[in-house]
Amino acid sequence: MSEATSNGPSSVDKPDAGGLVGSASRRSARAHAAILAATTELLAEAGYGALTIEGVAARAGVGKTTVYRWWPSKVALVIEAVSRALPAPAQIDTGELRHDLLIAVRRVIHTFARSPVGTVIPALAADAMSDPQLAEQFRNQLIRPRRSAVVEVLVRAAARGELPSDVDTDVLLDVYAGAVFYRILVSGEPVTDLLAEQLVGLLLDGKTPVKPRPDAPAG
Amino acid sequence: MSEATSNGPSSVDKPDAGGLVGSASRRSARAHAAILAATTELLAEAGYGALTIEGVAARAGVGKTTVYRWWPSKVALVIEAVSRALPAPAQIDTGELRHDLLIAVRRVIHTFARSPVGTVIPALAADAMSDPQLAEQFRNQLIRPRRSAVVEVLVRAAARGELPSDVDTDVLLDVYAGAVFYRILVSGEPVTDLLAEQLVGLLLDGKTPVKPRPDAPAG
Amino acid sequence: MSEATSNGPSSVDKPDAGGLVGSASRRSARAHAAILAATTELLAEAGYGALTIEGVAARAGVGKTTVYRWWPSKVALVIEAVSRALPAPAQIDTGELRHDLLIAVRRVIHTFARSPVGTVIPALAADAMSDPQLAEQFRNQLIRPRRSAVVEVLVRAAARGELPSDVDTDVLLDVYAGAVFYRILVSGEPVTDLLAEQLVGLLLDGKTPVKPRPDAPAG
Amino acid sequence: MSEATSNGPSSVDKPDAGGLVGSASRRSARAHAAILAATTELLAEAGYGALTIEGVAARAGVGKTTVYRWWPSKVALVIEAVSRALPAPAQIDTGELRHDLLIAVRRVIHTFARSPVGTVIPALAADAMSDPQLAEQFRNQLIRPRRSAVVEVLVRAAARGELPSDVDTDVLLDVYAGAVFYRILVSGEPVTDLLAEQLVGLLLDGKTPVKPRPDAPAG
DNA sequence: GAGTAAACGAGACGGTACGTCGAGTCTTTTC
DNA sequence: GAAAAGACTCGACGTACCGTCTCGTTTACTC
Repeated sequence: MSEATSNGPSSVDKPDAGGLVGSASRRSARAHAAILAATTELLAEAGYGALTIEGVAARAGVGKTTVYRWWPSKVALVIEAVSRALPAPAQIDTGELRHDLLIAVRRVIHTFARSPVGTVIPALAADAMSDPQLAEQFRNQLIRPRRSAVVEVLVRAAARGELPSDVDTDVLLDVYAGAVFYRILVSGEPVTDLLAEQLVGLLLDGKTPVKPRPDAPAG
Repeated sequence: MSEATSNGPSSVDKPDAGGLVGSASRRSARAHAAILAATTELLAEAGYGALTIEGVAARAGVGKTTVYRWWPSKVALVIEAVSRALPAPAQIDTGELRHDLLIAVRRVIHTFARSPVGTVIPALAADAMSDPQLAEQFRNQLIRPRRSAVVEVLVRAAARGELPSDVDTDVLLDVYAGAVFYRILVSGEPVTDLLAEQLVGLLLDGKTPVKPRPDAPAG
Repeated sequence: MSEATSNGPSSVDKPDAGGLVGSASRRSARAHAAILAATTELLAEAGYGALTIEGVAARAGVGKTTVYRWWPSKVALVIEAVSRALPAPAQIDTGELRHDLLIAVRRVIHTFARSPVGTVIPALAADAMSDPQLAEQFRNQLIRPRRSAVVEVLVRAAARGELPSDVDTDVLLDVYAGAVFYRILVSGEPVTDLLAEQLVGLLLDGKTPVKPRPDAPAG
Repeated sequence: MSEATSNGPSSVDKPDAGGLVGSASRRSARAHAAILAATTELLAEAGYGALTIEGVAARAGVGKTTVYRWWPSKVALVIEAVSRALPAPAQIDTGELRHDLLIAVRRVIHTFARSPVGTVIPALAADAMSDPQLAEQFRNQLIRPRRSAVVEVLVRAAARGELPSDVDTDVLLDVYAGAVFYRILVSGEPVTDLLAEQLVGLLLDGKTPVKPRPDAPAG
């Protein structure tokens, strides 16, 4: 909704807020924040499946009605809570494609596999897909902002001649993010930093991924 | 088959019972089959989220108890139903790696994006992940058999020298399956045959994926 | 007096409005009237049970707070609305006890059984009884004024020697009003003019009520 | 518990019960009884208005669903609970009309004004009247059985010549029951044994009710 | 070919959470 | 600066399924 996707906390409430967001949303401030905090906590503690609106309301010290007033469903609530809990999608620009891309892959790994709140994304995604509108919201709020940062990396690299000018950025992104995602959700293989390097090697150098030497230190 | 889900008291798999349900079968055969059929139908009609044990029992003309007798949970039931409804994981061996791999990718696309029952896999996976035992069962019954067929393809290719002998088959599989999976579940980009070709090109030739020429026919 | 239910927009607020509500009345007059009107309408349309403060506020185009400012509860609001909507308790004095009493009984019948707003009284009474203060208010505002008119009838009759000087007016009133009330609320027997005559006959002449001749025209 | 109060369980189910009521109702026995007992207790403790299905279920140690399975609404539940908790409508036959009627009036007084569970009847009646089907059930289960006993008294008296043969029993009943009911619910006058005598005097002798001598002991 | 024990259909059970409604309170905005 | 608007907390509503638990009632195997 209004909220300015990214949570630049200072810039949001400071100067006016009253003018923009207006009468409608201001009243809710306390409850609103408590609900999002409770959601984030419960997601981290028990996961997406165990999250109930009732539980959120109780933890937030709020009536269920108040939750439903602002979010139409569990999915919508979680999308917003996760989006705020995740680090804002910062720009990546080391000047070197290889390095930028490695950062991007590691970020994905961290989000999906390590951050307490990002690990609910697979379940959230599966749930959101059942309703096209929620699917759209899921992508707009959680996925696109983070994708954009990497698309910029690739576009810059293409401008520098490090990638073909007609590079299909979507496929490239889907390849590394998908590989990470799929490991976590489906194949169950471990997600390590080695994987990040294998993926970058494949994407930038066309290097077929090979198994690490058995005596090598674990990733 | 493998599962031995059933607690066949003494002679579980012994004689034959037709090979399929076998064991379980004092009188269960009919109910067993009806339940799986009902599950498959309901999955195709309304999706994973809308599936309830109660609905399955009703559709199968069976008591809820009978469902619970044979499957401990919705997840377990769906794993088996999907695994039976999906085409059996056939061997792939055209003699040519490029061709074999293209078939494999197309198969994944068909399973995840086209088959009425395969489309529930993302939601099923997300649900299964909450319990390590179910996650294991999910992988054993649905994922590994299909992965094996492709692993064999890669191993044969390595033996022929078309791939490094220490190729990391898991990463290779996760890359293309993940890309497809991620498109469906997360990024929402279309999943076309072009994607299959881009992925094979990347994996075998190291070709950076590029956008199709705009006047090219749609994938 | 009561009849000003409808909010003649100009005539209501203009001249003084200071008489009744006093200081409160700056903006209150309009809202006050609108609330009572909405209550009366909704009572007539849907009955006491279906009446909600929220509904009243909505119909009156007013916030809930405004309702609560002037009436502490649904019961209090309805008492006032009904008391205004009912015809004012006019004096009865035909000079003849029998006639006066018949008028009184018919009035009760009309109020409880026929008037769109009087029919809520049973439910209102039941609700009011749970709180002694509301019970008192209910009696003071709705019952006593109407009882008084009949008590006067009886007192005059006693003065004329048509009734014992120590007649127990309360019992007499409770007998005929109770019979009507009970028919409506409990026994469900029809409430007709015949009943009025039977009751008067019993009270004034000690005539045991008898069934009407079957061929007689319906009451 | 409650059960023995009214319909001695033996006399009700005696002949077979197992055969008749059969499979359908037998399962519920324990829960059924617990629910009715809880309802009766809560009615006595807090009254009709404060009774909630949720509260009943909790007190009975039962799921809400179980309550709703057997009773469609709070009204229906209370009708049955009250009907079981009230003393069964026993025959009255002292051989003397005056005496029989006095007993009848005192019974009504006791039911409506004294018994812990009978005092909810006014509120129950008001609630039941909003639905014709429940109104009918209310009358059939609570009112008619008790009325019948008195109708018999009157019919016998008429046969003995103590009342006109075409006495309107309904009016007679409504007069005394209504007077009692109305005192409790509306006029708020005290309900004493004196009232019973005044009513019998009026109905049988046509005696206008008079106030007790002021020095007489309180009723 | 009769007896018996399992698996069966049916569905009631105690529960949890749903999403909605309305009560009555408290805060913010408006006139 | 009082009145109106409306967001709030809370509790109950009636529903859907959960997973467990009797119930009789089939079968299909054993004897």
